[in-house]
Amino acid sequence: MTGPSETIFLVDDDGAVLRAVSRLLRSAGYAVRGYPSAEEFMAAHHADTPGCLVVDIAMPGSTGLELQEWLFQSQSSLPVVFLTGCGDVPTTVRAMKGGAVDFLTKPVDEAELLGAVSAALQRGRLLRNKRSDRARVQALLNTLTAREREVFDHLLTGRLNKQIAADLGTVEKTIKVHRARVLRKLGVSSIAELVHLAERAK
Amino acid sequence: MTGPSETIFLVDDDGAVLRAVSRLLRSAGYAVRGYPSAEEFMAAHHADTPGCLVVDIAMPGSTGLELQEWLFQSQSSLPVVFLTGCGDVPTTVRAMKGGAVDFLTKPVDEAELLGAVSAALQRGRLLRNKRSDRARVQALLNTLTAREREVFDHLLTGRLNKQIAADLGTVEKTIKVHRARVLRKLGVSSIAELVHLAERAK
DNA sequence: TATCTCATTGGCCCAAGGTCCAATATCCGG
DNA sequence: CCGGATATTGGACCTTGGGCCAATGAGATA
Repeated sequence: MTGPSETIFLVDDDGAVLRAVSRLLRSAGYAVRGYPSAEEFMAAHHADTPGCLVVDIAMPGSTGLELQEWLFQSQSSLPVVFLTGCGDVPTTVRAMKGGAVDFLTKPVDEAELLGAVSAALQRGRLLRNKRSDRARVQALLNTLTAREREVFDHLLTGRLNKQIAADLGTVEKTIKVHRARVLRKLGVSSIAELVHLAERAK
Repeated sequence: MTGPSETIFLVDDDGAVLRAVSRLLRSAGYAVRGYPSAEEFMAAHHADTPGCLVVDIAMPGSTGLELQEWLFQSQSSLPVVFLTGCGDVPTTVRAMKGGAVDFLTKPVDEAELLGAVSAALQRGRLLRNKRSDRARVQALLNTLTAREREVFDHLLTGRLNKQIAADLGTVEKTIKVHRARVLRKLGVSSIAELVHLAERAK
């Protein structure tokens, strides 16, 4: 169920919490890495790392919310579970609006934490799958020349070669050639597949 | 900006709050209807009503969370803003996970409430637009006979008439006729448009 | 029973797409 | 200046799709 190198990143300024939660998650079979501050985590994090983040809200230096915002800006795909001792309603709302998977309060129920982590990992998998699929399609589209890309766009709207030729100020025969190249480069053999491919790109 | 009959539904067991918030929203130009209990609101509500719901969490009878769950079960498109005096973190998390637009605490800042209501109304508009569009497409698809629907599905995957005929155990000519009927019934003139139409249905 | 819908099939013709061939012109980097 | 990539165009040939007319058979319904 767990991916090859999924890691739970744990950020908490309280060393005792860090050790306790870390031990709990490890005993559940997860790979865990702990950080005593948001800064140290940020220095080590890369955007496409598989796993999830479990983070305290109130910390010296960057807070959990700031870390969440930083992940968003970094286009990271790492889902966030908040774990805090002193949560208030406005903070909870901000965290959840910001896309947090869950917002738990200490002392945390063991099953609750494991459930949240499991959900976060699952969400991360889906997100990474979607992203990598999209990246593959984008890479394919980037192999098209500018002209082929124009033809591609017209094909998506269902226009005939003749019409595309008129739009682009050339003749049908030329479009026919571009069309064939577009289909071959993108590895599809019908307009239906072409449209489905385009859907995956956005 | 505000739709023709958008209404803000206000549910709070405290008559004073009901009157005060109601006056505030009305003075901002909104149409408001107040209910002293979730039950009375539920009795009057229909799933496609345009507007949004502003509801207290703690009430005698059904609570705000129960009302939110009821709206979900009813497939209502009404976005929810919670407004409460005694919110705790777990409740906030449940509400936000349940799709709430916002979760505000009394005494509420006027601008905050107006902002949340505006966001909720906007979300409701998008949701209703999406739903009605989907319903239109579904209605179109329902005009297809069972056989036409089969051909439709195969067309979406980009198969040739000849191949579809083999799959369905008939000859190409028959598929050709079905294909033409499908395109005409759905009001499209190309496979690309057909695929786009199908995308809108789900 | 008569009518209607639906699925089926045929023929015919034309339009459009797919695939070979080859050729010319431009532009860009080595 | 030359080779490579790109855009362009032409021809020939075959396949596929679209429209039109006509017809049959099954099943449901009035």
